[in-house]
Amino acid sequence: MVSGMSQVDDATGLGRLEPKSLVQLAADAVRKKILAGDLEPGERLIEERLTKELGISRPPLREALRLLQQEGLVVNQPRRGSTVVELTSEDVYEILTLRSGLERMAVELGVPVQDPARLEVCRQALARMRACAQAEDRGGLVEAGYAFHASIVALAGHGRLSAMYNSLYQQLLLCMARNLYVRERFYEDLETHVDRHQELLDVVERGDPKAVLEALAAHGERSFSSM
Amino acid sequence: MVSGMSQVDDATGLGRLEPKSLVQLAADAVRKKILAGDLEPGERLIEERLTKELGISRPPLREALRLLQQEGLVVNQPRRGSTVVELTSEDVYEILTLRSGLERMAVELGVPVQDPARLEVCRQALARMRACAQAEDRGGLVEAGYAFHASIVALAGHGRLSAMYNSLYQQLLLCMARNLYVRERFYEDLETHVDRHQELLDVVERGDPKAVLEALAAHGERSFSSM
DNA sequence: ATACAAACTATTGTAGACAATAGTCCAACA
DNA sequence: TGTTGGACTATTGTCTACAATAGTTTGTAT
Repeated sequence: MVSGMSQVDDATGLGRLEPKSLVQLAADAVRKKILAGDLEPGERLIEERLTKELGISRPPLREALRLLQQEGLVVNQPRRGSTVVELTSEDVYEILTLRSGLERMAVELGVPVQDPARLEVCRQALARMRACAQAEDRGGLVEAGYAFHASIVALAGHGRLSAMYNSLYQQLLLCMARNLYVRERFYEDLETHVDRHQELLDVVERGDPKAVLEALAAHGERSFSSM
Repeated sequence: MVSGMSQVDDATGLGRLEPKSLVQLAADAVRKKILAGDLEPGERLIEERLTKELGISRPPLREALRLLQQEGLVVNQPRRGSTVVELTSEDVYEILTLRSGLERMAVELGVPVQDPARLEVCRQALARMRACAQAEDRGGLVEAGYAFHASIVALAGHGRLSAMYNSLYQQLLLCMARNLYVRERFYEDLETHVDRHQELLDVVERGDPKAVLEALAAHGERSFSSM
C-alpha cells in the first residue's frame, strides 16, 4: 500500500539521488504501520518499542514522529508521548471538505491540461485501477485510486497543492481503513467504480473546466453521500 | 511579530495547560529568526551554531527543524543539512494561489457566520490593525493583518483549513520580508490599507457568500496585482 | 599552469546514557 | 468504605559522545 505511495511521493522531479535518511525510512515505516491498521487509532506509540521493532535508536525515530505529527497522522502531547490520531466525525468532515476543495482548485488551475505528459500519468493510474478491479485486488484498487486522484491534482503543476492533497489523503486512507462505509462501497461493482473514474478523466481530457467541476461534484457526492 | 502569531496558534481551544517542550520553543525561536530576516533565505542552518545561540543541545533542535521542514520554511537535504527555503517566483505563485483558494473555501464554508464570537475575533483584529496604522507601526500592522486574515479563515471553524492557511501565511511573510512590492505597498496610505480590510469585514458581516467572494477577489487583486 | 588526487576539517547522522516527569499501585488514615 | 498520600515504574525529554560523510584545501604530477 505504501510502496505505491512512496512511488508518488518520489516524484520530486530531478534525478538527484538522495540516500534516504533513517528518519525518512522510519517515517515511511510507521506511516505504513498506521495505515495498515497495525497501529490502531488512539494507540500510544512507545518509542522504545518502535525502535526495537525498526532496529534504530530513538533520535531518528523521534524526528520521524515529528514529521508524522505535522502530517496529521500522529498527535503529540508533551510529556505524554505520541499516539495515532483518532478521527472524529468532525475530522472526517474536515478531511472530505478540504479534499474536494483542493481538487476543485486543482481543476481550476490545471484544466485544460497543457502538458500531455501529466495526462498520461492519469491514464496510467486509471489503467492500474482497471487492472486491479479485474483482478479483484481491493487493496491495490485503493492504492491505484489514490494515485489517480493525486495525478488529477498534479495536473495543476502546483507543488504545494499536491503536497497538501497527499497529506490529507493519508488521513483519508486512515478513515477508510477503519470505516464501515468504505467496506460497503467496495461491495459495489468494482468495474462500475473504475468507470466513474474513467468518466471523470474523459471530461478532464475534453478540457472544459466547468464540466469537470460538475463531474467532480457528482463524483464526490456519489463517493461520500453515505457519510 | 511572532508573539502575535503564537497567540493565534495557541487557539487550540481548551484550557489544557501544556508545558511547551524545548522542541516547540526552538521551533518558535528559529521561525522567528527566519521571518525577522535574521536568517536569510538560502542560508545554511548550522546545527551546532544554533544550539549555542539557543542554549540547547542538538536533538531537540533537530526535531524543531523537522517541524519547520514540514511547515515549508526550511528545506533539508540528507547529509547536507538544513537551509532556509529560497522562494522562487514559482513558489510565490503557488503561495498566492493557494492562499486565495483557501480563503475562498473558508468563506464558502463559513459565511454567513453562525457563531458571533468568531466575528468578534475579526473585529478585534481589525481594530488592532487600525490602531497600528494610526501609530504608523508597520511591523504591528503586518502582524495584525495576519491575525485578521486568519480570523476570517477561522470563520469556517475548520481546523485543518486554518492550519494549512497559517502554514502558508508563514511562507508569505517570508516573501514579504524580502520582497520589494510589499515595501512599496506600505508607502500607500496605511489608513486606506485598513479601510480595504474594513470593507471586507463589512461584507462578511452582511452574510452574503457571493458578495464576500467578489470582495475577496477584488481585495486579493489589489493586494497582489503588482506581482 | 592546470588538473587530479589525497588528506583534512567541518558538519551531519546515529547511538547510548542520564535526568525528569506522569501515571499507577498500595497502604494508611478518616 | 472511600480518599489521600507516597513510593515505584514506565516512558519521555535531554545531553554528550562517537561514526560517517561531504566539502575544501593543499600538494604533486603532467
